[in-house]
Amino acid sequence: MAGGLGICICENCEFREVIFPHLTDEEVHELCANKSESHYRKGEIIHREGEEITDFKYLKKGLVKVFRTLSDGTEQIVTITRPFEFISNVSFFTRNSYTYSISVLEDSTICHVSLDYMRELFSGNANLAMGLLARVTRVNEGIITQSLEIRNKNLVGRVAFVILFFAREVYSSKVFDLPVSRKEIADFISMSTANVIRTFSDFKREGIINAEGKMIEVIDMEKLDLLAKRG
Amino acid sequence: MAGGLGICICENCEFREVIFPHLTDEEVHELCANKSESHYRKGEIIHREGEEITDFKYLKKGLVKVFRTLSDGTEQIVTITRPFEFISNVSFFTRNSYTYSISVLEDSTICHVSLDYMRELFSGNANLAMGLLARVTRVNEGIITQSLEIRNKNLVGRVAFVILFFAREVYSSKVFDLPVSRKEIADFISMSTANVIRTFSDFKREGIINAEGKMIEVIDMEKLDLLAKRG
DNA sequence: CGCGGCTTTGATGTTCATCAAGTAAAGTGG
DNA sequence: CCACTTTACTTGATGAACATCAAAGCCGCG
Repeated sequence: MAGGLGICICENCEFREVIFPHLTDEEVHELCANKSESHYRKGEIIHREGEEITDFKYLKKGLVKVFRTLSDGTEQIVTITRPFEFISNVSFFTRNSYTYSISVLEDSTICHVSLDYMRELFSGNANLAMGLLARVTRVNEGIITQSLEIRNKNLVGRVAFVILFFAREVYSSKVFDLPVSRKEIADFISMSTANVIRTFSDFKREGIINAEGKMIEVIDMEKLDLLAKRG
Repeated sequence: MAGGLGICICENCEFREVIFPHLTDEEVHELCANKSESHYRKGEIIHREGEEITDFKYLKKGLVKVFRTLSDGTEQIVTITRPFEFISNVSFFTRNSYTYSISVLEDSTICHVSLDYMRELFSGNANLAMGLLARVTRVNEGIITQSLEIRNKNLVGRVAFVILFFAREVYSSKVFDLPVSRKEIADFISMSTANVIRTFSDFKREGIINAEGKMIEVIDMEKLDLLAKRG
């Protein structure tokens, strides 16, 4: 990770409206003095579960995975998060240590503000707190529904779901490079790596997708949709 | 459902500290004038997914299940909620309609306050908003972790998990009456009804539990724990 | 008392994890 | 830059786990 400089350009930050819609220019200026920005590279760990929460963090650019490590050492992926979302969302304000670990899937930029300052900021601004409440709730609701969806599908449906997740929600494109390994997909949908790979091969053989290493191309979106809904 | 009278006794309500720890006596008095209390019987539906959110609701007494109905008409249980929690928690402040349905497992008392009044209350009280934020986050975090736990276990582990859930978190007793049918347990842990029943029978045969209809008695807690962790 | 829904158990086939063995790709040190 | 090591990927074969179907008993309710 490369250190943050904290240059105060938040007034013009394109994410200001998304994250802090209720702050005045003056308040944003003050916030800026207390924030810093960090860059992380693919593979780096932002924080581990159990570590003390010191900062409010949100993802400005990139892609990260939220995961937890099970007692047998394997990883379970909670969700994959795109920009504009807090990445400490699940634990924020509730605990003093993170519930889940976060690692970087694509080079990312994180903005962070000390928790103490955030608390102070919130104490004087109910609108800000309510806005955050709404956002946190929505993020959590998304994670819950995603988990229920996954639980409800069989192997084929889960793999179709993941491909559609990347094509629609992450990349908005039929062609994209997978930011995760086959094993990570398995960790995400709670299936074995071998069977995830087998299903990719099946989809390829049936002309539903094209796949060369990390490159994925969705050929038959309708079929994939059907498989995701059926399974 | 039996209608609410709204008698103003909130000042002495044993749940005041739990739900509204940051309100003064005066504020609670005003809140009271805007709240009402409803009683629901086992089997009644408090609200259905898709219905407009009009009230902030929390569970004062009883037991409810949060669920969603899938496209094929079957139910998937999101979680089972005990008193002191908001029951509209997942959707609150985010959407104008409920994401999940809620029905009553044991005769329940719900306190509800109009959403408009709640919003007003929050606008002027950042501490209240922050307190709610913390609570909502914690509830959601619990649901997420629960779902991940379930996904991670096999049939035996999931059934053991559910029995322990009721014994420890709901009833704090080794002997209790199941508030749900075998089918509902299946809907909760995403397994078939027949296999849930079969597993109950296995546990009974192995002397891990005793089960007569709805009555469940945990005999070997350690064994059950082991099965829940293994699977 | 009869109907429908819940419960139970057995039998059967499908789905899935696991093991194994081999190939490809990607990092590592000389 | 190449040899080496490790990690990711791929496919087949096998057995375990699970859903589904079917039949029968049970219970509550109109």
